[in-house]
Amino acid sequence: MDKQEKPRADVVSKGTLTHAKLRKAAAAVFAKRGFHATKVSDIVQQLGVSQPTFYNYFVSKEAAYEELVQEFRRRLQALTLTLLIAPDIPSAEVVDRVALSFRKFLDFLADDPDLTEIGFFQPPGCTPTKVGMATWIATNIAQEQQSGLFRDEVAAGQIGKCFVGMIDQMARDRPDAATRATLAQGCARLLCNGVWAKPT
Amino acid sequence: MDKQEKPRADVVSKGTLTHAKLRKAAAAVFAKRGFHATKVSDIVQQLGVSQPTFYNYFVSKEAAYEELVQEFRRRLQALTLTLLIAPDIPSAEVVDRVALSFRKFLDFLADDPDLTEIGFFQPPGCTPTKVGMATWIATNIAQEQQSGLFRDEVAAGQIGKCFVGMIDQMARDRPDAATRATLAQGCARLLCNGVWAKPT
Amino acid sequence: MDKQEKPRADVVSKGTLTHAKLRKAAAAVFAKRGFHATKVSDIVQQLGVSQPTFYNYFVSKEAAYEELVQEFRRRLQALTLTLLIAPDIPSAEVVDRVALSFRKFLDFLADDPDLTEIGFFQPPGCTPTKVGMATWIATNIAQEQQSGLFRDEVAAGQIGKCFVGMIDQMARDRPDAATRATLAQGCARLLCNGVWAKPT
Amino acid sequence: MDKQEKPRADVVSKGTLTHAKLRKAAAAVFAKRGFHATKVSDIVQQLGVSQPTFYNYFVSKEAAYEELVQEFRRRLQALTLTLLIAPDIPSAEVVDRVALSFRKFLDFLADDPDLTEIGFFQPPGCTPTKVGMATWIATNIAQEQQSGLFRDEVAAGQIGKCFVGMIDQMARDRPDAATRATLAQGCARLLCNGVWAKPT
DNA sequence: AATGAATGAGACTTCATTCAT
DNA sequence: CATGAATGAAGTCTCATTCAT
Repeated sequence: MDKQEKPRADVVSKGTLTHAKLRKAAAAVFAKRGFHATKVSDIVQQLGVSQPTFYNYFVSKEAAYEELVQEFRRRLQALTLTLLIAPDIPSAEVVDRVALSFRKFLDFLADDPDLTEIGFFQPPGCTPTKVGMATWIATNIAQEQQSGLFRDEVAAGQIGKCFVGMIDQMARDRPDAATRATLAQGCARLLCNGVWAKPT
Repeated sequence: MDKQEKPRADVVSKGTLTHAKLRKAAAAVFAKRGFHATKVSDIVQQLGVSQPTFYNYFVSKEAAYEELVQEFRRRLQALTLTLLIAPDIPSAEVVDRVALSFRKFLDFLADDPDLTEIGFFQPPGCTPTKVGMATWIATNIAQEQQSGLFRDEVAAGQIGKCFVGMIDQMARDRPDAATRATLAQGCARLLCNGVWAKPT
Repeated sequence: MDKQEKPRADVVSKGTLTHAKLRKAAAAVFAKRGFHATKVSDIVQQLGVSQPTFYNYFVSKEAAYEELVQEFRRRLQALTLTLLIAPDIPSAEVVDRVALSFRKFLDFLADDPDLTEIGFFQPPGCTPTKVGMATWIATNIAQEQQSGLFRDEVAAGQIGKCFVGMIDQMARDRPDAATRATLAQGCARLLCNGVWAKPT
Repeated sequence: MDKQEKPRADVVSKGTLTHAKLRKAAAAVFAKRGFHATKVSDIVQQLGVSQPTFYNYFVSKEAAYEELVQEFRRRLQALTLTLLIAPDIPSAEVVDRVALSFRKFLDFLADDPDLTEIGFFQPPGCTPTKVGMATWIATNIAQEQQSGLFRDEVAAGQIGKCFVGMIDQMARDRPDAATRATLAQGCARLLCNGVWAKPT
């Protein structure tokens, strides 16, 4: 049989594999220790490769960190863009739809905890990430205000920030899936209806 | 002879003064650079004193940082305890009263920016600070729910966290006094009434 | 079958070609940066070949350098041997003949600037090269002294060294051909007649 | 007795002493191995101090090297300026006077061999040093040509370079004092009278 | 109360070189 | 003949911390 002896195109090359593994290991250690306290030696030891190998794939420790942050932001933005609420949604479903948005964010942040830690919780990357996220959400909210779904008593920009702040606090202690659903409901109610027991 | 050989209580001794100056300098540098990126040499250079002097007043770089964090938390808790809303408040004033709470927090965070940066924004101290703050606020809210001021549809703990998250996002870009007042109003409306344009 | 399986002598094999290219590339980088500051990766990048290829042709970075130095010295010695001045030269032509020698050296050093840099200017190779060159020249001069062409007031060895020193300084800033001719004339006059305006 | 307990002004402080010792040790190792092959650890080991101590006194390895090169050049220039030949020198003494100049240079280069190695023989510092030296000497020679001491058949600049080249070659193998005197005589004769046995 | 001087420990990064293909 | 991938060994430099004065 003359089966191919050369690597096939659909098989990732060894280098690509190593790069991916290094990224994962780096994410784990960065997430656990933070950028400064992370040693390159920690990262490579997890894989059993040498330190120079790390520098074959990343130009520096900082570049590796940045690569992870960027990856996180890219994914986060992609998610946000899918969460605009259609203007013709039945009134009875609004709160649930908002809850769904909260839940999608919480699920996203729970999906890759290491990357979340690096891109969303740790400085110095976290601040720009949240600023961006607040902006993207505010864009959605502004449209939803224009479509009459939300009141415009509070500026869309501020609502976006509040949204992010709520997500931030909810996600911090890594709730499980069930808890995330509950929290999303609570946030949606708070955001939609407020908490004041207005006298009728 | 009644010569004073001991420092009198009402006269700050040279040491106490140096200690205070070092704390201030340390706060400035820690706030600007973060814990890891701050060098003890940076701190002492600001004052023109030597490095051993630093170690006369702090057992370590970490201890100095911790001292600042603790100071911040003490002040923050003291503030929170003053912000419980009386049960007999007239309904018309509730939103304003909540806005006042938000504003007090924002003003507090603006008062000593370096300490705020260290105790509220920078890891690793920021997380416990916010957990504590959320708890204290939740305690207030639980009482306010019991007094019938707020609905208990959403758990007090969660509302506390949302409150903290909102504060966090509002304070991040250091708004001036006027902006803080506006933001506080917006947050209060959002928290009390929500943003949904409910059909009547 | 008379198929050629071995490379024919009149066809440069691929390997020989690569070797030559590598030598040239190595010379360029060594000349520019010096031995220590030259990285093997720099050399191979110029050719677009891989680092192991370098080690197919040179046993080490040092060996490659040494090969170049030796090459330079071989050529230099060959030149020197051609420059003995015949004893029966007409007196009127002596200075010009000496100038010719200077010029031949300067032209030689200008011919392959990279190799010159490596073999003549850079340590550690430059010192033995010059010692050798001074010796070869001194041999010529000793004969020229014996033939009565030159006075023997100054030892041939010392004159040889002075000759080398003059060449060294003249060649250092890579004069063009015209300048080299002028410099050679000047050196010849200096060496033959001195510069002192002796009172008559 | 109340003899002083504080360091007196006329006693060099410990730091200054360490700095001086480090300079000497650095000069020794740099001279022996060259810049690139010299390890900071080699330098400090000679003194029995730690590596950080080195960095208390020099901003980098390179800065230390540069400091030594500058020191050498300063001294060399100072020497050169003293060697201009007075125009009214008796004709009989000219060659001896030129020999004296050669000898002063050779003695200078022999005085601190480590510094000489670094500033005069090793690249990359050696080239600028010699260029400077040639220029300073050429300035002297130009004046000596104007005063009629030397012919101006050969340009002062070129004579300066030849002078430097001769010195360079003479100094290279570290002649002892007696040899230096002899060599200086030889160089002076060569430079003043040339070596050609001109037919009368 | 304060400091000049020193250092232990260790981080990041580089580079010549090799192995398996 | 050529190379993608990997590494051992080392080097420069940093920084919190201490000792003796």
